[in-house]
Amino acid sequence: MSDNAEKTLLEDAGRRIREMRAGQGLSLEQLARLTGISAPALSLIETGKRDPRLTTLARIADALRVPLAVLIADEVNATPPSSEPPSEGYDLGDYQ
Amino acid sequence: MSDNAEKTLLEDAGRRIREMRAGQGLSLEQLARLTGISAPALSLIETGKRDPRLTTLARIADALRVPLAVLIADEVNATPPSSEPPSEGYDLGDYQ
DNA sequence: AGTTATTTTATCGTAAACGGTAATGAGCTA
DNA sequence: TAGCTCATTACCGTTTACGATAAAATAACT
Repeated sequence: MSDNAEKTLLEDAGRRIREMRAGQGLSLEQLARLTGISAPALSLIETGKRDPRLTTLARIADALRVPLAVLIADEVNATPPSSEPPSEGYDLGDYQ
Repeated sequence: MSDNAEKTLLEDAGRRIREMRAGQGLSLEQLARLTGISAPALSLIETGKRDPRLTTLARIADALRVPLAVLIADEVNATPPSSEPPSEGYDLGDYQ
């Protein structure tokens, strides 16, 4: 994964968060209270300047009432499966 | 978002990563070389003991050649009610 | 113009995510 | 038994996410 791909990944995720928040008429301060994430931190995430943790993204998705996958949706076919989806037929359930 | 919800979120994501990796016959060491993430770090992520950053998850998804959204467990990726066998494509529902 | 709301940026602690390495454990085969 | 592979855990250093706060910039509205 290239450095630029990671940059646009963060920028895209941030843009989606901002669109969702603005679409619901929320300010950064309001979303901060809903998520427990400070407004400055949210600003950095929305502008793609911070690499958030998974649970941080989940708290944002939760507050915005959208599925987490929506915030990180890369093109759902980023890697075109040649003939079979690579997620087919994994059944190693008890790895504990 | 409750503390336990975050715990199961990390555990579910880790379980999916492990399923994908095992389904492709990769060892932690091999995935470590593919992702640039150390094997101990991958082990912690797969066992739900570490809260990975977004770009870390993206590098794993990239190496496993699956969309990033697949690694995230929420209602969108949950098994659809019926009408279609699961694990046939990466359905994102109404959200593109 | 001015005034408020909102966002961005900066700085300072703390906590945690990383890589690297080494040690440990678990399973498996000869 | 030993030897091997893989995964887990425990350190240590570095980097970075995060909260808190303040300040600066921007936006919006009068």
